[in-house]
Amino acid sequence: MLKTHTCGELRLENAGQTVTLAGWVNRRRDQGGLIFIDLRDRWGVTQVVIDQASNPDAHQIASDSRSEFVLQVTGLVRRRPEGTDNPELETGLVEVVADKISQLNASKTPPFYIHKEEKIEEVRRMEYRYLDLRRPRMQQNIILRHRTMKFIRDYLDAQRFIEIETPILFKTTPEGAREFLVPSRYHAGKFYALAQSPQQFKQLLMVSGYERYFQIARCFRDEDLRGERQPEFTQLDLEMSFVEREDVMSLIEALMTDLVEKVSGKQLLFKPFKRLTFREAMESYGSDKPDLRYGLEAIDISDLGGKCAFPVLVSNVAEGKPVKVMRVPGAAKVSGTLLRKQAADLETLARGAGAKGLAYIALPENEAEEVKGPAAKYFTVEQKMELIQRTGAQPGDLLLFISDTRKVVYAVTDILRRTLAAQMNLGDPNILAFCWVYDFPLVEWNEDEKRWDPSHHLFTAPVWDDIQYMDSDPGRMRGQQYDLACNGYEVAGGSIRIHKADLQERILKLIGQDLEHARKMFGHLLEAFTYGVPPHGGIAWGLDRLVMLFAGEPNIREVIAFPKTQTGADIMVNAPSPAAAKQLAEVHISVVEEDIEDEEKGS
RNA sequence: GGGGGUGUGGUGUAGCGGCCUAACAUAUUGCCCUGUCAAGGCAAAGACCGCGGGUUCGAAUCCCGUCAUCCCCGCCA
Repeated sequence: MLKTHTCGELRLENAGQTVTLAGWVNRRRDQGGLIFIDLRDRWGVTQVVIDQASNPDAHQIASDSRSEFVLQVTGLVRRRPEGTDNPELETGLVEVVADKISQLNASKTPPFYIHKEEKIEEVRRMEYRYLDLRRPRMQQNIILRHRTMKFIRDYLDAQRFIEIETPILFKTTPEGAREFLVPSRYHAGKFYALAQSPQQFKQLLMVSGYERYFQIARCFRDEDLRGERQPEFTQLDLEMSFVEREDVMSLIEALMTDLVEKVSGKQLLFKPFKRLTFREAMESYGSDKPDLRYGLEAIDISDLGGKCAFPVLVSNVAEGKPVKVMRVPGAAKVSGTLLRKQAADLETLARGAGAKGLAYIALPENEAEEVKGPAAKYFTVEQKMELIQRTGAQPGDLLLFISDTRKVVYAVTDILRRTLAAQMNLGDPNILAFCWVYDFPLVEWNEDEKRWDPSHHLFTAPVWDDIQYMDSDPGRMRGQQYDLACNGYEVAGGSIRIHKADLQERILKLIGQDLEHARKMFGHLLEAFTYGVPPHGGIAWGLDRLVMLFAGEPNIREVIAFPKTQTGADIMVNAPSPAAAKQLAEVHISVVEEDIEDEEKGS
């Protein structure tokens, strides 16, 4: 080894030892005859001091060294002189007096700071990702990701799970996300698809009797990207046999609780995790992945709405549309002009989500004053009292009225909650509010295609008692599905699967799959189901999102070592790139000329 | 597929029709400096303002197009 210690571990008790450190020049402070070098590796920073008078050779090398040079330093650890301690550094009580310095490598001036936290344009960071990853913040994120995965593996191993790899080169499936295609060289005109998830294989592993499988699996989806979505991402994929919904949920909850408490450094808001039915989540929060770190619930006041004098509300209620009110704490504690402007902004937002307007009542800070707002005059004093009582409103609060079709009410509730929470800074990033959402509808009516679509995926089992509605009222069937939401993100989702071929065929038929076609696509699975399948179920976590929340980062690129841009490009290696004609010929591909992008464009 | 933001020395920003011969900070280079740790002092170098076109007497600034990137909607079983 070229080092005896890391740059983060020397303490007072090491004083007197001769050590060898190796790392990067974090900073150099040249005072002429005396040079200080902060030597950095991923464990920390240690100050090296070089005295020209006592060691001219080392001084010369130190003098020639620049930021990010790679040095090896041998010297004596000593307590720093009185008054020169640096409490900012973990190693700040000691320093290494250089006896010998070797320049293991020089470095060009880096394109951005390694040692200083500063916003750098993401393009630049991606272009020099290997330098970006040298920055402490990124190193912490990557280490946190490793610790998360290590913890999961150890935990599941102790629970008698085994990790099994499944193919990445899979085949196209008709349902689901757009896939990346891989042409076959042996089979002209045929293609593999990169696996969107190990879903089918993990179910087959249950058929094979492994009972407890997991995998930290790379998945691929060729859909448009977002801050929380990458074309390749990582799932913790897990499947268990002979279980019911509750078994999977409690195992996952125990694992997640332990993981959060031992690895993330974050605080759990709910222990045990909150549980909401899909319907409850939508009614109160307008989302199936609500952020529960704050209130801002939509409270149903349809009965009051029907009785008040507000014509729109009255007619909405008559048409069976709900009336909801959302209490925004303290939002009315501003001047009348500002309040009107803010309310107008919120109304614009609501309109964007499909609403026709957004009425409000502002409760004055001084209780003697009249309530304000365009909706105020339509409610009697008793009705206002009732509103205040039901919402728990305080002086200075703002009450927003949301009324439309359920779909619109949900959308407006969601967007208002997200926007207000962001504006009012309600989401404490140190708190993780995990919440199970369950009892999703099994299928949803697709108006465009005039057919039923699975709301999770087509292997999800219906709640057994709901199978009776299969033919009469499919929309009434609930799926044995469970999602785990956290701080407004979906971090995991799973279900108990169908384990009988006949039921699977009925579902395929229901969702409009031509049975012959379905047999072609899923024949292997249906066939497997005839050889004794255990009841089984599982879950898949979005590991990137979870680590993102643990790290307190705003997007998953910050916790992925080599991520891609929003157009799926890797700026560092310059992928994707054209393929040579010979390569294309081998895989029986010809590229249509007009589709080729002009290589000269841009830079 | 659609909407929006951003693009100015290496980096981060300012400038938003003429005062721009483009400012500031930092980094870089040179010199000085033996207790610094955001080291300090002095000096120097460094930008055809993403690219192309247009409007104008005059464009970093306004308009159109284009490229890149970020955010959002659609999409993501």
